[in-house]
Amino acid sequence: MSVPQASQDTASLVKRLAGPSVTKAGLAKDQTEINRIIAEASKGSKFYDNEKRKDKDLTERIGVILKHRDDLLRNADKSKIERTVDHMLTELEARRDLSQIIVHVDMDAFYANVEMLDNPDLKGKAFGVGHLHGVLTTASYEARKFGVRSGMPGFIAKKLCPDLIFVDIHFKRYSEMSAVIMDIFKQYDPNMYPAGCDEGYLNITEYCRAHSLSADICVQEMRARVHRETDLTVSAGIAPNKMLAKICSDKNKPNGQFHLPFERDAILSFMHDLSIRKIPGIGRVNERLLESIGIKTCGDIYTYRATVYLMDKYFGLQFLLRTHLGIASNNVEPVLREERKSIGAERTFSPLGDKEQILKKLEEVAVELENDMQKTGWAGRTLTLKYKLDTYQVFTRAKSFDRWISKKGDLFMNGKELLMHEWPVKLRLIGLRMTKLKDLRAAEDKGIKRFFSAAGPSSPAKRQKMGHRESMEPEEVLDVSDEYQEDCESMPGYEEHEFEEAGLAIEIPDDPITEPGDTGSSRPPQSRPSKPISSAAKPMSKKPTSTAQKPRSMATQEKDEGGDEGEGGRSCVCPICGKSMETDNSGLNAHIDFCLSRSAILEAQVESLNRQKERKGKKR
DNA sequence: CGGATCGAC
DNA sequence: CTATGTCGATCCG
Repeated sequence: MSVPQASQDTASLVKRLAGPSVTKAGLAKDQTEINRIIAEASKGSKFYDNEKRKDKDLTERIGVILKHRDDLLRNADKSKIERTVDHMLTELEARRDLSQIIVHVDMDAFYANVEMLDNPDLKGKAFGVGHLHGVLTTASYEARKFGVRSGMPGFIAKKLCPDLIFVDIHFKRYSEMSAVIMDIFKQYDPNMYPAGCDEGYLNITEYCRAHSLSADICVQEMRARVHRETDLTVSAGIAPNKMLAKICSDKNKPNGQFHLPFERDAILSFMHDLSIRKIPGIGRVNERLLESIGIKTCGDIYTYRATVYLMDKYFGLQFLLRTHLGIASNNVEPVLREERKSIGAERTFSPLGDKEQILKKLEEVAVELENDMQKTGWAGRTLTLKYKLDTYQVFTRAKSFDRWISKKGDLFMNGKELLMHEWPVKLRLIGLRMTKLKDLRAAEDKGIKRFFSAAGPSSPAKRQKMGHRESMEPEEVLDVSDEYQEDCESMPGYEEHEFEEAGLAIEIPDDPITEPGDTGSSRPPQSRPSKPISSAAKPMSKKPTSTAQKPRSMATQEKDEGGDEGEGGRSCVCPICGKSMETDNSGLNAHIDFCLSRSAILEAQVESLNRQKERKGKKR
């Protein structure tokens, strides 16, 4: 039975309004009082209304999930399930790896402390980096005592802390500092993984061995060096995997370090009382979803293991079991340039309804994106328009091309086309993003032929990245062969050619379950909303872009179908799977829809399979 | 694939 | 008055 009391609803809303980073380190005196002030300042705004709507949707989602849970539990043999889960836990436990020393380093209030370096008058003051009318990127520790947080709008922060000082952002300065500290970290692990400009993961196993150092001394030394060379402080967590190290770096923040014993029992008791919200990947939404089935701490995962087992598709059984045991990946390596997936730009402005003005914003964004792509050497094949209504609802619309795009004109024209399908709209944000990228800088090696020439496995030069076609002269990028264009436009399964090109066999298993056992198999929970779109969505645009959803060949087919066709059943052939059937128009359409989604899913699986192969090939 | 959601910094 | 920007992952149809 759910408890949909009004008081509970507003409680979750008030918490939501407090922002996503309330869990972070900060000496909040009285969080409920802070939350009250925030809710008070928010009331009546469009932002507030939107948050209220999202909160309501989530509450409904939870209702559906709980009902599903009750149904499942009624018919389940709980003890049997628990035995099964216990067995899984034993297997996970048997593969626990405590051999690697992983460190998560995290600069303390990075932007704020850099600003303090450059303006010592700020020392001891409550200040935020950002504008009164924008959003704060960082808050000094003095400001955090008032409940001021990163990501908080300036005017709310001002309400919480009336004497708050607003300091301008100097991103270039932070980047320079970032480079300095990263260089220091790299001396302890040349293969470190920088996660943003103020933190990173290191595997110091080898360094400690080579220098006969304990992990504690090594990390102390490293932190002292950062402090000596930059005057900035850094906190660190030492643990056998990335998840634990990350949680530990928060323990003695600021300017401290925490070493979790590399022993099973110590790790289990550490996890037992740990709030589920501390787990990387679990944010506000999943915290609420898990709380609804009784899970607040990682210890609760075991208590409710039967429920978690039954609700696997909502929460991810493997992920939660591993989390309960404190098991996670200990693989530390940098993200390679060629692994980049997207590049984009977006801008917020005071709400606009005028077409000319909005198009001007779109053009600015297009210019920004062009410059960015030019500077970093990328072109892309799919353009996604993102827009946020003045109600704060966000939508995306995408369009793919048969060539690589990067020029302002292409970005703007196609962005405009996507936007005009939605007209009229009143917007507060507009953005463009390119995906399906091509790395223009990987075009070094000559002597490589065009796609369709029967090339062997492509250049072994760069560390294998087979999903992308390598090496074309930049000039060639926009001049794509005719065969290829045809393929892209008319064949639903055209991607297969890419894979053949790369020398990969296409094998889709009958039962394509993602292979467990491998250490990377688990994922944070990712539950689906029960309702895709809220009822009061957007003020009715023209069409829901019906034909644009499907490949052109499909649209054509549909048209042909609709044209001359009686209602009675007759023999027809599905254009997707080739199956023939006796059905009427709507029956065929239903089958086509099924087939389309099925082929989309298969495509996704091919891509994912492809990615797996890439990963295997990449491992040194 | 396109669209929506969630999460991290 | 006033609520970011950029990216990756995942799920669904």
